[in-house]
Amino acid sequence: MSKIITRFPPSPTGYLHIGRARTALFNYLFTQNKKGEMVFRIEDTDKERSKKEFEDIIIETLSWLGIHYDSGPFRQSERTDTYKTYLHKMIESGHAYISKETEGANPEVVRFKNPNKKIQFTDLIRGEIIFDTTDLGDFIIARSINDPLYHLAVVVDDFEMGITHILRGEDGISNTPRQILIQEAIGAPRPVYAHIPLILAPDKSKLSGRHGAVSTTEYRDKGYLPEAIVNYLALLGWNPGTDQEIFTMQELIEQFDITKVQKSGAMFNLIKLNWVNKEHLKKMSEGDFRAGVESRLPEEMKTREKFSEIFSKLIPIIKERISFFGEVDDMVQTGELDYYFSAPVFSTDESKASISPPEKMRKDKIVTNESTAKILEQIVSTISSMPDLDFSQEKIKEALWPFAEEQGRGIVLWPMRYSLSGKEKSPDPFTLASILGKIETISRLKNAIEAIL
RNA sequence: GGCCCUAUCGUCUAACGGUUAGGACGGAGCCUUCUCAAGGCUUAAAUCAGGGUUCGAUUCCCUGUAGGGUCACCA
Repeated sequence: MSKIITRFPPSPTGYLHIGRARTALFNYLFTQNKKGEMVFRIEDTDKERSKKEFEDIIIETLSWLGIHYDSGPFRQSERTDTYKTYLHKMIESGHAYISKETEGANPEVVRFKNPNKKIQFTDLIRGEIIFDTTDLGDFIIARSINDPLYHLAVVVDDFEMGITHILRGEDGISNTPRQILIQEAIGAPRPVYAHIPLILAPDKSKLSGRHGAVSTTEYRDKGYLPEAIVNYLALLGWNPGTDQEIFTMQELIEQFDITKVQKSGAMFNLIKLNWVNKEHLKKMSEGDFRAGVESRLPEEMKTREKFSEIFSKLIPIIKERISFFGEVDDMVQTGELDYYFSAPVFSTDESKASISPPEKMRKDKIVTNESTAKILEQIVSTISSMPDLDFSQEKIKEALWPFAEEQGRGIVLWPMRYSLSGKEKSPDPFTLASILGKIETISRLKNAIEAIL
């Protein structure tokens, strides 16, 4: 069996669309699984819309995703001589002809002499597909003898580059008969086709710009992990037939089977992507996770006193709260991290009142500012007697738990937590205290006592 | 509209022609130290419709319906 050669041929007219990223991924997985090679080709025959900067971004994005190619990039814009040769041959052999036009930009174009036959081909995913090419007419394959169009360029390149398998989006199905016709005209062997279903937007139409983030770089910028994007994209339209959902690239390569790819389109679901990303976050090394979070923090925060000490203790808390690094931005914006670095200020009556536990936690107890202050004083005295070196979440809990049980958990835990954080939602008070340290904890508790009296 | 593709829980999907139609995400409920998060347990939720073929259709065939793709001197 000869070597499998695939290709990924984007046109550099925009960022790498998430759907094209998946097509690239499927090509990569298929190729690696079969120990073949993948050709990377830039389809820039449209000089108007093609831009070098987009080419660079596409290359960079593929690399970020971990999708590697074995040869290229080849640019169609640099291969016009080759296309010209084929064009001449086709005209000589009667497979194409120069046609005078009354409409369009060019007065003379090259048209393909359509034999008007039925074309049947096998699709690895869909089975037999048959078209009557009569409907196509004598379609145009070049603007002029020097200026080839997509279909001609693709077929010539795929032939010359020895492409054996073409895996592309489902929107390429209707291009296939026309390309097969050209293949037959130039004597090229027919590659094996597999048309991958489209990625759908929530309204079930083809995913496009108006549906939000479609460029792969947007996900990178939001702090999604490339391995999670790859994992999620692979699952969109394919699965190994087992219950496994979290994969490394290597596992995907080993298990990928193009014939098990779904026939119907798959809706892009951000919620599930978030879950997949979180699963990959859990698998990250401590150091990598730390760096990922830190890159999202404002410089101002990093210059705070005892930043790295506190930040280190914050890592597990942040880890269980985010699905992707971009959510750290939200934590920063909503002030969810501020209270670790600076004490809450209880200046208004409202914030003072919030130190006392809410009604529903009081059970039958009457709670007043004075009684809450007493509770807080008791906490201060218990904590004060603890050895400095043992100020861990477990030890603090151990020391205070009997008191909390005795008084009613909410009666003790709420004011303690609120005094330390100034927030109605936060990690538990023992964790908070252990992060802040003994001195700061006592200081904040005393501050709260003062505020409510 | 022509041509082509497709059709299982809300979503992603599993099921040699024989299963109580399975899993995951999300939802709901409960539990787990006060709140939040995380975690655990439980639960609701689907074979587009109608005809065939068959002892037996999610599965095979036909029709309908619905959705999508494509119909450029774009790729």
